[in-house]
Amino acid sequence: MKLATFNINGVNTRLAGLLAWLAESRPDVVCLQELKATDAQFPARAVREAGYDAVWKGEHRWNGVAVLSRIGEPVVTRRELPGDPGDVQSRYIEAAVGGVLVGCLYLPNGNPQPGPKFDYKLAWMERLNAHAATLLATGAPVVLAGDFNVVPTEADIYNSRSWKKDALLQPESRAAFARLLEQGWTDAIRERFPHDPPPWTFWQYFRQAWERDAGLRIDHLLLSPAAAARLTDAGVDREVRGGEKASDHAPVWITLD
DNA sequence: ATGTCGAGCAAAGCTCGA
Repeated sequence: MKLATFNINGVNTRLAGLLAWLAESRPDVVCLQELKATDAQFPARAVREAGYDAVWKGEHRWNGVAVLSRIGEPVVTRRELPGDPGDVQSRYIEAAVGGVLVGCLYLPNGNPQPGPKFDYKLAWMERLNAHAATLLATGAPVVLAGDFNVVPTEADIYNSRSWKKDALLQPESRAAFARLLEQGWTDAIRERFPHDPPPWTFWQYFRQAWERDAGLRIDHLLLSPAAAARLTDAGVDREVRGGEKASDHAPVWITLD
């Protein structure tokens, strides 16, 4: 099974690129983030014509997540992260597909920092960690995939100098992500690429970041032990970032035996 | 401090979020 995560940054704006990548890469399961579309605006027909069933949770203008599958309909198990009934942002959807439980997440960016957006990010991470622990406890093969908006270590960015105050690099963000990994999750890209630098997954639009290969690693696939035992490969489809009207993220994928 | 991108609102350029 090939499972990918891709922050598409506007599913309708980037639909042509998404369809081209699906045809080229042929992932079995895809987690999308930043749909920037309401439920009604999700391009269900185009996705279906590309051979994929889909479940999604949209939102007006911002956020939005989806799980696509060409190996059978995803069976939704959750449409929100537990722990805050007042949280109306569409950042989490979870579905069972192909014998794997897939949590598709778009973790809050948290900028500017400090401030309420950063507080929301840290609170969201606490909720994620609490829910992740319950998923691990099932013993099932689970994949948490998405845009975590966390640069886990200094090795996961081209140069942190101009990013020191960014929410993606703060000690609190990194500590929360480290605590998640310590539960027993395997960072698939790090497992496959143990030497520095790892492949980047995001290049901001500013200051010719792509042309300079000034990238960050913030899109992650975390595997429960039962899933990690089946990991055979992982990679980043970085050429997608160089396409026309590209998202600022590239797709990241794993294959499971 | 700055930079880029795209959508919404509403009729052009500002605002927001990233």
